Amino acid sequence: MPHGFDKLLHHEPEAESPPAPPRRLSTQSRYHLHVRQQPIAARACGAGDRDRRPVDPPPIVQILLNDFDSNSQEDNDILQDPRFTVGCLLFPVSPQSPWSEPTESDTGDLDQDREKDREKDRDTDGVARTDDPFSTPLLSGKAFMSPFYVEADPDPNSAPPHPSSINDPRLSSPSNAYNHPSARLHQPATFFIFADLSIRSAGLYRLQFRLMNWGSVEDTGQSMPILAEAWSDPFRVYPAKDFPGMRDSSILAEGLKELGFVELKTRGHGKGKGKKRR
DNA sequence: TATGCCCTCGTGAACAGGAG
DNA sequence: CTCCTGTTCACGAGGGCATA
Repeated sequence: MPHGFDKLLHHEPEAESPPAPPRRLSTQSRYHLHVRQQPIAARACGAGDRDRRPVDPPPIVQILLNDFDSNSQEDNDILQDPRFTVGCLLFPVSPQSPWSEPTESDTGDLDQDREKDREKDRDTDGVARTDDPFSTPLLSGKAFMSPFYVEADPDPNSAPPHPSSINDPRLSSPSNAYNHPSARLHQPATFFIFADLSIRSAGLYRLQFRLMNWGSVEDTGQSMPILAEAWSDPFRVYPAKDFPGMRDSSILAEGLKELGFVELKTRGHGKGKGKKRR
């Protein structure tokens, strides 16, 4: 396991340890994470490994680059870098907490002061932490995913534009030609698809995604820096009886499966597996 | 009440048989 | 021989029940 992963998997509460490099978000990073497909619901799967109930729909995270230039070989190489990894952490949300409000999940830009307040809240709100080393982890399945690169976004209508460092509102306006879906039709994209995430207990949760590159560890021998972070919207995990059922797959999920991400299970539109017959 | 297990549904894959 | 169509099998997914 690369240096730094162990801290991410078993990291301690902030209050008990000084900020370690793996928890520091690089402020000069060009990288952004965008939660392309938000988790909406899940069925609690219990403590065992036999009963796996994946989060529905599977969260899909996309890398965005500041001032991305599709004509730049360097930028394209970055998107195709196989050493990127996105780790996923699960945090319970208390219904009374303002923390449950959806905030920066679309931008991935975290206000550090507010984040510190949240960390404090999480340590004092009495809600079980998924990263508590003395409790059973709530999240099971593949919490770390490798990148899945596609040369053309399978769902350009929902594709976010890459952020621009130029603060010209015209550039970010929907009428701008660059931001038009047709302009993003053949734009490459790198996704991290969490198709095998399941949660053991019912409740309200959010997922935190952290972008890392273990290539930087090989080069420096230091702990792994976090290049970007993003939060999912709050979603509910239902007890077996109350689970409303799986939703049909999105256009994006269908497209990614067709492009070769076979681990992604799709449902609806005449696809999906069924059951044994008598 | 939570959780593990069982049953059923529905589809894809594999295969066989017939038509051209 | 190839292609098309129908049938059968295997399996993952989802719902619901039994039990601790």
